[in-house]
Amino acid sequence: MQIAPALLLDERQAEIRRRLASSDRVIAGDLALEFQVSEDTIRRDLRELAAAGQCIRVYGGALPVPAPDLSLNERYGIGTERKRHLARAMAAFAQRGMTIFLDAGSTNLAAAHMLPEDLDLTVVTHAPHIAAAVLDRPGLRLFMIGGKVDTKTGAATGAQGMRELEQLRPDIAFIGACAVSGVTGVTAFDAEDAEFKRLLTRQSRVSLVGAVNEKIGTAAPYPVFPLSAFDHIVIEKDLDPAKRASLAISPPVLVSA
Amino acid sequence: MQIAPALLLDERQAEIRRRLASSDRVIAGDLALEFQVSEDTIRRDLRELAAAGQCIRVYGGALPVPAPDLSLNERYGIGTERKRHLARAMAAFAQRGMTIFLDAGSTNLAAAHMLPEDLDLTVVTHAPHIAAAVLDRPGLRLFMIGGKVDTKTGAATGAQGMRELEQLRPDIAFIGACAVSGVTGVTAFDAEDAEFKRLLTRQSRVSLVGAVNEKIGTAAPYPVFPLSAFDHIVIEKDLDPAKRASLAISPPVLVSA
DNA sequence: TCAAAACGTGCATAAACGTGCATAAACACG
DNA sequence: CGTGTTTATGCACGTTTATGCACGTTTTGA
Repeated sequence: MQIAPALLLDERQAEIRRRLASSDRVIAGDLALEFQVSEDTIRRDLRELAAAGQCIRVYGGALPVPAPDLSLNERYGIGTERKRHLARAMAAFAQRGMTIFLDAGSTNLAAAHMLPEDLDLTVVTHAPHIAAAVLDRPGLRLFMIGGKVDTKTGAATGAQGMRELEQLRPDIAFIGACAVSGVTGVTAFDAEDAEFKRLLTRQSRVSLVGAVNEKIGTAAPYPVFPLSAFDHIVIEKDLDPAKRASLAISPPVLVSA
Repeated sequence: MQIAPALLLDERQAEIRRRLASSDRVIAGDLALEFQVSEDTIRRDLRELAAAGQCIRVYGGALPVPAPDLSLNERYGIGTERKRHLARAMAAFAQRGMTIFLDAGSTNLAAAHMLPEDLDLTVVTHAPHIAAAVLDRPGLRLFMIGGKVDTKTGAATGAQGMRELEQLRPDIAFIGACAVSGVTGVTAFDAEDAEFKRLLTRQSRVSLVGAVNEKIGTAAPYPVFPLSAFDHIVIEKDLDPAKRASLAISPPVLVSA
């Protein structure tokens, strides 16, 4: 071990994150050489960053997480079979006449396709992709929250959107979780987005978080609320038992078929 | 093996995918030369991409997957070739730094796809379908007008939308015309929609109406403004001369290529 | 029909990888 | 201060992965 490790662990990881943001890739060997540490250490760093969703691990180094690349799955809207199952379980919470807020995210986009059209529902959203999907369902009423739309989250999370949300009290909100963990609770990749989700949770009579397996046990930089703050957590049936236990959840958990 | 592999595997495959999207084929030998790897490696890449349905393997290289079927195209508003031409002519009005309002309608949806991404443009719209299209264009900023979304028009034309529009002064507005005639001017199928278009025309520094041939010489129940109220009318080149004369237009007419 | 080009497969190799373990610094507590 | 614990790191080991090469097969086009 070096007597003077030029950079502390967090500094090193922060620097790696910075490089991933500016350049297109990072190579393990180069970083090891530059930071004067072994490649093992760099690999550990990259593994941790990847686990936190901060980069994508590839052979030889790591790539930045493709930020706005969600458009492909969203474009075809339907989502995976698993996501549809989860969305169906979430949609089962809809009752006649309700006003339902759909937060941004691919899971909620799938939910937009699953909401029944014969229950006189009103859907509120601040995400154009979801609004467009709702418009294609003739039986649903749509109310759009406006404002500056953030490209990363694909939703109007700014001041105007928050102001408009304050005028509403949805019967139920489907909160989109970027990451879910028993320790950190629900977390988001964007500060404004996290703040919006907090307000949304407070404004709604009932709050519901749906999360596919991949999101369980992961964390993102910006905390929304601990799990206990939500009324329902909907997860997939075949979630790893260890992970499921790790949630240590107080709110009721619904397991999708 | 190279001591310094210029590109990581994933980058290489991503680049191949990019080329398949822009050009209409890739050649194994060329790629090998360019990426400084053996043809075997390229062939392996192409095989993997083909297995993932990302390309079609052919002798000598690979082809992009055939264009998604028509229903998808319509869904995402690529529109017909003619409509794209018209939209391109409209998009040519965009200048660096402008704020552009896109009214609802399929022609403006096509315009959303045609706006250049390198001009620092801000797009404002009250139509979720158009907003979703703009979100898929990384170079465009998006501002969403909210409110109750009317199912028929697919846009927020109500009181709240109007109120939000009053706070804006777009540099140029692309007005969607349901029908255009020299006698009745621009007309719409919906009263609220017509009122919104009137306000939009007044609020904008420059107003532009684009209309495909089918709409010329027709009328809808609710008048917006006579043609003289608009700054530009964009029509197709091959419009019937009689119809074109019938417009008796005062504003400049641009004919799309 | 025939030769050249492209192809697939099996194999070899070196780089990159993960895991388990050892060490030493940092820390937490009494 | 001492002692046990945690943490970050490096090293050794076996495994996996990406790649190039050799060799036989298939496709293409003249």
